[in-house]
Amino acid sequence: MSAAKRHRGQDGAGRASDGDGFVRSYYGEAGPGGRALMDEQRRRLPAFRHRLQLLYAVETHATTIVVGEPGCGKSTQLPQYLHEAGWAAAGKAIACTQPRRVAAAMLAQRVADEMGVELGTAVGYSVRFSDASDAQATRIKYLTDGTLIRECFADPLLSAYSVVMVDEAQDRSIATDMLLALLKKIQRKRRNDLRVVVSSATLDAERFRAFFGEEDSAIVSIAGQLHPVDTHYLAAPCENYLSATVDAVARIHEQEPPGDILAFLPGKDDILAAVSQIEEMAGGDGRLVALPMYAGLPPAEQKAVFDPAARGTRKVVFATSVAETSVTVDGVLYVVDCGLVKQRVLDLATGLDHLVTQPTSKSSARQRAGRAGRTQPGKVYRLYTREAFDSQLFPQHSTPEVCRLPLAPMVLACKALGIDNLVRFDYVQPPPPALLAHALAELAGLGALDAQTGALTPDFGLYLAELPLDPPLGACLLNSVRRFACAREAVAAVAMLSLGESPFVVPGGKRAEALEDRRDFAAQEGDVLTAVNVLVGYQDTPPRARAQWCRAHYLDARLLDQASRISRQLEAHLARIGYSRDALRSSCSGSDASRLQRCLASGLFANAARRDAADGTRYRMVRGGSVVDVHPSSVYFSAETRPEFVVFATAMVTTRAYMQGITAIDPKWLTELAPHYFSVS
DNA sequence: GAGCACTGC
Repeated sequence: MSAAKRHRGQDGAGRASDGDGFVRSYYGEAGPGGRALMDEQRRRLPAFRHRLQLLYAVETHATTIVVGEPGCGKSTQLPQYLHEAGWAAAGKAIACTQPRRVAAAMLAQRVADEMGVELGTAVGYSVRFSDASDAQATRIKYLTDGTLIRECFADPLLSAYSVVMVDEAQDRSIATDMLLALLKKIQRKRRNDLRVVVSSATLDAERFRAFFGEEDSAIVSIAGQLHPVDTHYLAAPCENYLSATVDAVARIHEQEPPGDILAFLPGKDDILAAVSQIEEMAGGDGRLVALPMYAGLPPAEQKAVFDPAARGTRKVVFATSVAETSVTVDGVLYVVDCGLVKQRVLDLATGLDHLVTQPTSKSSARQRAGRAGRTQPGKVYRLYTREAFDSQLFPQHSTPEVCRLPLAPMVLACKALGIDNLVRFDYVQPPPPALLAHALAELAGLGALDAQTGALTPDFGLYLAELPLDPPLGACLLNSVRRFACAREAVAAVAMLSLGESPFVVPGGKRAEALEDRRDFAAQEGDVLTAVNVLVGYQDTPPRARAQWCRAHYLDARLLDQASRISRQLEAHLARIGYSRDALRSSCSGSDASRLQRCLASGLFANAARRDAADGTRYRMVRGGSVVDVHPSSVYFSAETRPEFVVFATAMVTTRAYMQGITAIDPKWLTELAPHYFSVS
């Protein structure tokens, strides 16, 4: 074994930190016979037939766009072809980015197996909290696109790489789009030797080619491995997509040959309703087993969808759009697609995020249909009419994230990389100017940008860009060190808030006990101080006893472990910025909780709300006046009295505008902390 | 009075 530093932690805790355990060898310890079998399998992949064509395109063009369906082998084979052709000689490496961490780790493991090397040596990966790569030894490196953007901070020309392959570019996440734009800029400015490979689903190829320039790019299509999928439409629009979905599933079960069913629904509520309706309908004869699948489902329950159905039974999985790309259920022969998806969209008028249910794109519908043809010819039942699908009701592509989400994190990262003019930046697709303006105003309000020049403030904005946090939370953290002497609590607070979900679990049947236990942690100052109490309690418990401690207190151990890791990573960042040890140890524990509250208000002031005078339960935003309600997960939901003024971490409009991560504040602080934002009245 | 699509540094 070489001296490669395998699986080293990045969080400064001095121990291996890739405790996720999501990397497993596909082939185990392959003997010589195993290698031969693997080579044979490699040659059977559709990508192999295009090997020379791909290498020629990369040789002769700055950018190659590779189009291929899932399973064609592009993600595992192309980096190996490039490696075999010598692109990783001369000390350079080949990078392959993925939108998701698990995919990066799994692909690296698979390619390491195929090449017969140990993961973390010639083949490695690097994602948040888990770095199994070696600066000297690693020749093929899988990363998340966010990680590669971070690498640009230290190495703006990505001089460590000869080729960067951006996989799953059709994802059109902010990170993917931003990375593509950066790569083009790097190529044009200073590195005409850098090769870019963009790997995409069919329909987007021309957009990427247009972006990189017709003359400098080539498209290579890899014919797919998918089987034909027979598409059925409704003759007339359905009244109710939920009952139509359940009916379609029941009819398939009665009339069609054996084979599992995957049914797409927009959200958790629909999914749970569908599961219970099928259970009632099936009458417990066990011949049709219904399972839920959505991202928020606990991992143990998620695993159930991967178990093959027992003999003589058929499995139906009701899933959100996670099952479109992130999660693959094997053995599906029938897909039922209601044609709807939930998407987050920022409403610029109120500044609130909305979760809207809307028709899928045509690309998504095709992607969903393809899930039925992975192992043999399948069928898809679309619960809308052919005419509707052909109409503009179903857009060609989904709206990319840069056109619908808050852009402050992207703007901050661009500024840190020296891209000053975000309006004229060469985007894959330009965001609406108002969305950009909103982000610039937010960052200026936090003090990250100079309000006049728009430049990153050297002693604040630059640090904010370094932190792996949303800008308002990053601002809380920096201010805790610089102004409020409560770094310890602020680290815990922002780590818990950046989880984005409540650590409290409510087990069915023990609801009352769980809610009662929650009171032990509840702080009258609100959800964030409550979350701090929880994380401190977790960290004060010896590691060996933590699982039991979490069970006893109805807490999600996985989330708290995650928060612990985030807090260690944040401490490492703060130390690197150069804050003194004493400043990082500062605490308001036991003395003055209001320091932490003020600190939170210093980053979240734009999310200030006041209890409505007429309706004593609801709130209104201090700026703008939008009505916001206390989310049922908040400690204030069941409280007898609610504070008059609060700041919240997030608000999402679903059936109502619900705020989460609420902290009581004194209104005086708002004008003190953000005089530019609030006028005194 | 009653609930969040999906990612990532």
